[in-house]
Parts: sequence; C-alpha cells; structure tokens
Amino acid sequence: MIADFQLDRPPSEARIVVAMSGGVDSSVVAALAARTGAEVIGITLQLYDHGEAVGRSKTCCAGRDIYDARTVAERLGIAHYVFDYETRFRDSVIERFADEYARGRTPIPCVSCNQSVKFTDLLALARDLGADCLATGHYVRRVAGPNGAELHRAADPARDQSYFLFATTREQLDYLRFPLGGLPKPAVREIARELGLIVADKPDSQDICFVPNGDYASVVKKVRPEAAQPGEIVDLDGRLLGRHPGLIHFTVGQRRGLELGGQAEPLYVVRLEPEARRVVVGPRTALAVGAARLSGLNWLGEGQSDGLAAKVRSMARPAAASFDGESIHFEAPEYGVAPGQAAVIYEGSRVLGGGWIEETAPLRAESLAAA
RNA sequence: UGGGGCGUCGCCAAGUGGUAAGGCACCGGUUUUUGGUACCGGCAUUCGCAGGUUCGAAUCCUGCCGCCCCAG
Repeated sequence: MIADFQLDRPPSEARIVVAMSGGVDSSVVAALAARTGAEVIGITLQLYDHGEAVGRSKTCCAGRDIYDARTVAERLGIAHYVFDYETRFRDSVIERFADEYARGRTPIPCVSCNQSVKFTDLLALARDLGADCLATGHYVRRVAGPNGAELHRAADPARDQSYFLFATTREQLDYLRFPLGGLPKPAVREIARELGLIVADKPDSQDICFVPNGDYASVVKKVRPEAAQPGEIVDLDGRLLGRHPGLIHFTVGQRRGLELGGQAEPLYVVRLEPEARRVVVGPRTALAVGAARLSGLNWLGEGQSDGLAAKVRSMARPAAASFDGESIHFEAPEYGVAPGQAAVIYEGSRVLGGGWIEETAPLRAESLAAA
C-alpha cells in the first residue's frame, strides 16, 4: 500500500521526518514514508538512562530500541539520527510525574511526553531540518476538514490512542501526520513482516516507558523522597480502617493493595488527601462521578457542547456527555475518575479537545466548588 | 478459679455425625503506550490442643489451653 502523507507538494520534492521509537509501528511509518519517494529522516530520541532498562525490549526508547530503530533505518535506506533528550525528558515528564503523585494526583506521563518532548521539541527539530511534516506511529487519524486539520480516533477502536493526544494544538496538528490511524494492528505487523523488518514480531510496548518493572512508586520515591510518607486509611465516615505505606501507591478507583480484609464488599480508593496523608476508601457506589471540572483545556473543535462523548481513560468507549466550557457532565456515572487524569471530548470520531481533571462531583449533586 | 459465651484459611464467616460454603484480602494470568478497573484462575487433607465414642466427627463426650461477658 502507498500511504497518503497529505503533503502539499509531490513526494519526490518533500522531506518527511519520522519519529522512530524502535517499535513496529513507527518502523512501519518510516517504511511507508520511504515508499512515497520522499526524502525520509528517521529520528530516535534517547529519553532516559537506558542502562536501567537494558534488555527490556518491551519498553520504548531504551538502548535496544535505539539499536532496532537504527537497523530498520539502514534496511530502509533512510537517514537516521539519535538525539539525547534525557534532560528535557526528565524535566518535563519524569519530574512532573513525581510531582503529581506527591500531590495525590494521578499523572499521565504519555500525554506530558507528547505535549513537550515529542510535539514541541522534536517537532521544532523537524522544522529546523526543513521537513514538510513530522510523522509518528500513533493510532489516530488526521482528517482534512473545512476548518483545517481535524483529529479523529483510529479506525480500529482497540488501538485508538487519541486519548493521549488530546493536548495536541491546531498548529502542531497541522504539521503532524499519523499514517497508521486507518490501519488495524495486524496489517501493520504484516507490512513489517513483508519488508523483513526485525521489529515485525516485537511485543507492543506497555506500562510506563521509564519505569522498568512496573514499580512506578520507586521512581517517584527516588525523585521525591518526601512523598513516600505512610498514613491512615479511613472510610467515608472517617473511621480508621488501617494504614498505608504512602499516598503514591494509590489512585482514585483503585481496589487492590489496600490490604483491608474482613469486609463485606470490596473497598476502593475514593479520594486522596495529601495534606493529611490520608487515603479515603468506600464501596464502589461511592466512585460514581457525574461531572468533572477540567483545567489546561485544549480545544480543537468549533464550540460544540451537546451530543458529545468523553473518555476519562484511554481504553474505554466514549461515554455520552456534555461540556459547558469548564466541566464535563456525564449522562451515566463514570467510575475511577482521578484528578490528574484527562477527560477527552469527542463528537463522533472527532477529538474536540480535552483537559486535565481537577475535581469531580457525585452523580446526584453535580455542583462543583469551582465558580 | 461462681455463672455464661466463644475458639473453622491473614480478616469476616457458613457448617451440629457423612467426609470443610461464601465474602474480603492476597497471589498468578488476561486486557492495556498512563494509573486504575474488569474478567479468569489459585488459595484450610483441615476446623485451639489432647484423648475418647462411632463404619465415619469441625460437628457427640472428657480434660486442658486461650479469649470475652456477667457476678461476688
């Protein structure tokens, strides 16, 4: 297949920069770009100390991944450069990640990374290189609309990554290309296999790339040692039920790890109180949320407010909702809505925008403290 | 040291003669470029201890130990 990179001039005259992580997806993007006949430059960013992640082929951008990206680039006959963005990544992704947990919130490092390192720094670099666009392996679609480029969910709902891209600005979107958005994952692997790329059967990345073994709390502890203070676990009435080893181990909606036995029904984290270092727990019904106030809003739409849908986590079907410019209101209760996570707003398959969840309100009394 | 009650998996708790429910917690897996959720699977050869009765006991009897309550 020949992918359409939506270029303004003949491919033979164009230059495409591809963000290559070393995984199958971005490798195939590079291959598709090369097929168009354009000049292709692959760029891989070294984002963190890969020494800690050596041998971890499942994490992105580690040493192994840089090697894989280079190998793929050679195979495709395209230029390839590696840049050291460790400092930038630490400052804008890892530090922020730790700060959020220290505040009792639940961050999304992948969004921070897209916002800063990828779509700000790398994008600027691509511009400096005189590229016509920056292409990535995200499963999301860029659709030409009457008012410019629109961001849409991936054709394959099981792969859709639009949640992580809600903060993409119009200007960035204008320059970005996502050639995989219309493809199912198996097709991508098939292309990789046909081309004999060594990453064809590489496992999908998962978990947080800079957290080697899933133990994100130890990363937070390393960056913000003071955030790992133990405290009390109380129920909705303030009764002491137990103790916890640190707020950073918990997030709203979490069930496991509380180690509170002898209950008639499971207990979930209902909220975190960083000042008191308390974890407040309750039954699942206490998690029902009817509205969420958002901050850091990014809007790609044209003012729509009703008949919308929203996601409060990446892997979920968008749920019917309305937006009043500051808060998202769900028609049916949402569960496990944690401050620090994102609410992404859709109209059909199109991403209208989204924001960071600051505060939530129960389904019934939807009055948020915010004025 | 009079009376009463209790002692079953880490916690809660069914089971009163027929060969150990269930819930919570925990562990493992599935799903997943965030956290989490959900789902699937695992989890007491043993019922405070020691004897006894019985074909057979966690369930009956005896003794002991340990808790709890009431009373003087």
